[in-house]
Amino acid sequence: MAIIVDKVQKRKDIALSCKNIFIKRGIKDLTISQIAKEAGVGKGTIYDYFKNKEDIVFEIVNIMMVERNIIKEKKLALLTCTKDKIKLFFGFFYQDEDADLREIYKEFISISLVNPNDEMLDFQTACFENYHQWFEQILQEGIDKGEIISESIHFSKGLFTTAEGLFIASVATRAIEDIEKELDVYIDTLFKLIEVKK
Amino acid sequence: MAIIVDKVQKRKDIALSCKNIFIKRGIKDLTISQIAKEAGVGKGTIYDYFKNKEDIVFEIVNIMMVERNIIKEKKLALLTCTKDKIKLFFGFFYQDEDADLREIYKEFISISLVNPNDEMLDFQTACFENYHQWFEQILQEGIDKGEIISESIHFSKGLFTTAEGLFIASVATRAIEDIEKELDVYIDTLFKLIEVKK
DNA sequence: AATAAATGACCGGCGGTCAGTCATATATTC
DNA sequence: GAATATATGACTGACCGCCGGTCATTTATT
Repeated sequence: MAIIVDKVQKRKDIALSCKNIFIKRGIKDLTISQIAKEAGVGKGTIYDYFKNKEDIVFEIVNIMMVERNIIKEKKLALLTCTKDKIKLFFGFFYQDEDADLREIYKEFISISLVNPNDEMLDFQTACFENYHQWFEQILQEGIDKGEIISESIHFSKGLFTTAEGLFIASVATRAIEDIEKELDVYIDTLFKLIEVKK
Repeated sequence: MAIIVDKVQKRKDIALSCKNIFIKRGIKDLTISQIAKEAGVGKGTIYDYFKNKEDIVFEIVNIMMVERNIIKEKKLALLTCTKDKIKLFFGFFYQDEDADLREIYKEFISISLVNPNDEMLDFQTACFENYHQWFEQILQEGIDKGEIISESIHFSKGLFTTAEGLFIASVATRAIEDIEKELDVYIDTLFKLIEVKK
């Protein structure tokens, strides 16, 4: 026969080996040749594993997002306070440990807005629904514990989209200086309304 | 000595004359040559009035956004109910009359996320602050009229970013089928909390 | 020998430039 | 004030360098 490589794994390997250069320079300033050189493969090889440059970003986001979700899920299990749980998620938008992912995520959103393909849409949908369920669960637990009122459950989508919108605004405008503070204000105001008065 | 054209006006004219083709085909599928042909000018002329393709999108958004704000501000003056005022704004994200602007706005956000230049940042910042003030005013009027509680004022930024985040999600995922309904749920839930109980 | 994997020269086409052309307002001449 | 010359901004498209993507060929493995 001949050599059989693990196509899935090699795709990941190539993506990871040029992860940092993508984060540093962004998709616009990178050529396929540079990416191939960085990954230590020929230019043609890139096209054996990826549809195009955007597809590489997709793979990087995919890997990093899955990795992050595992970490966050573990951290989530340690928390009991509803507000803290939500803030753990919101940390994505300002914490240092997520800075790299944010950078790539930004590129990915940019691509998704104008060149979405089916796989990207599926992935984004899965992410969205994952976070939605996550929030729903967090809120439901808070409701069951009597921490917050039952109507709070309707905010499960809103919480996610608020944070995402704020993130977009923080990147695309100069109007958001401190996204952590803004999110805190929002969540504190909201919690004053949904917390069960004792 | 020679003909002097109104550079500002001509920039607008070129932008407007290829507005529809941008909306229909998007920035990725258009070449400068095609754009120039559509606008009825030479390729070189495009570069006398625009930095690059992205800059044309910027001009189109700029024109359409200013136009829209004037219309909406007039409509706003006719409304008295706080909720209706907010919904008027949210209409941007689902109403047919704003469909074209949404299409271009999407392209613009995509550009802003990865290739922002100073003018774009300034513009986006101005838009954001404009809408922020708008919401602040709407909420303050509601508070002054005793319709909603005074803490509501803290949602002035959150309302905008929630809608923007939902819009991004509706474009980038399959998770949002009916953005109008989602926004209604959000706003109704919120209003149940901030409305002054009678 | 057979075959999967990897390669990089090559191609078409793009964004962006710039030397040259055109059109007209102004200056000059009578 | 008509005719002519001149200066200059507006406009153009052929051209250049470079990039994304392809594919005939080479390499590696069994």
